[in-house]
Amino acid sequence: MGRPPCCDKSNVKRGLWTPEEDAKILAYVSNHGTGNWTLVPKKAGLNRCGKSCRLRWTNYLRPDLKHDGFTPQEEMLIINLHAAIGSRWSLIARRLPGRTDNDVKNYWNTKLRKKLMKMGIDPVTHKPVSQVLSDLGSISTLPNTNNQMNFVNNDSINNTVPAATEPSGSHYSSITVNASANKNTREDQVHSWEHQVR
DNA sequence: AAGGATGGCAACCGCGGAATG
DNA sequence: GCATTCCGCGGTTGCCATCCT
Repeated sequence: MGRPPCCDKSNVKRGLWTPEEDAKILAYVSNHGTGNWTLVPKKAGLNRCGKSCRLRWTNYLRPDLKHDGFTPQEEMLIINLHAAIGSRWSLIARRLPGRTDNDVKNYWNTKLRKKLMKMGIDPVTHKPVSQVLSDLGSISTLPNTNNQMNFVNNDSINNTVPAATEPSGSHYSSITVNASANKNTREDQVHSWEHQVR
C-alpha cells in the first residue's frame, strides 16, 4: 500500500489563487501561525489542498518576501552558488533573504541559464562550452564501450563532487570543493565559499 | 488585425526524509 | 522495527502576457 493522497483531489480547487483565498490564508496564519498545513484549508474555510496552501504561503504570501527583480549581486550569488552546489535551490534561496527556492529556480531557468549560454559558458558545468565539447569528444573516442557503466559503478564517484557541480576552474571564483558530497558538507561548502568571497 | 511563438511566473506532482505513534 | 503522516524539495507543467511574422 502506498501513501494515500493528502486530500481528495477531485473535490479540491486547483489553479490560480483569488485575492479572497489569499486573504483567508493570511488571516488564518496571522491568528494561528503556520502549523499543520493539512488542517489549514478546513480551518481557514478554503476548498484547497493543504499542500497547495503551504506552497501559496511560502512562495507568495510570506510577509518577508521580496517581489521586485533580482539585483546583479543576487544574480552573481546564484551563479556562484550553483557552480558550487548545483541545483540545490532551497540552499541557494536561504542565502538570499526574501527569495524562495521557486523564485531562484525560475530565475535560473528563464534568465541565468540563457545568459550563461550566451556568454559561451555551459550552465551545468560552468565551464566554457568549447571545453565541455572537447571533453565530450575525448570521452567518445575512448576504446572501451562500457565507459558509461564504468563511470556509474565506480565507487570513487560516491566520494566525489560530480563534475557538473565542480566549481574548480569556474569562471566566477576560485572555490575548491572537498571530496564528500552529502547534504551537510554541501552546506559547509556554501559557508566556506561565502567566507572566501568576503 | 490575427494567430502562432516565446518568455516568465505560479502552481502542481511525486518522491524522500523526518517525526510520530 | 514498522506503518503512517507531514513537510520540504526539485522537476515539470500550465497559463497568461508579450512579441513576432
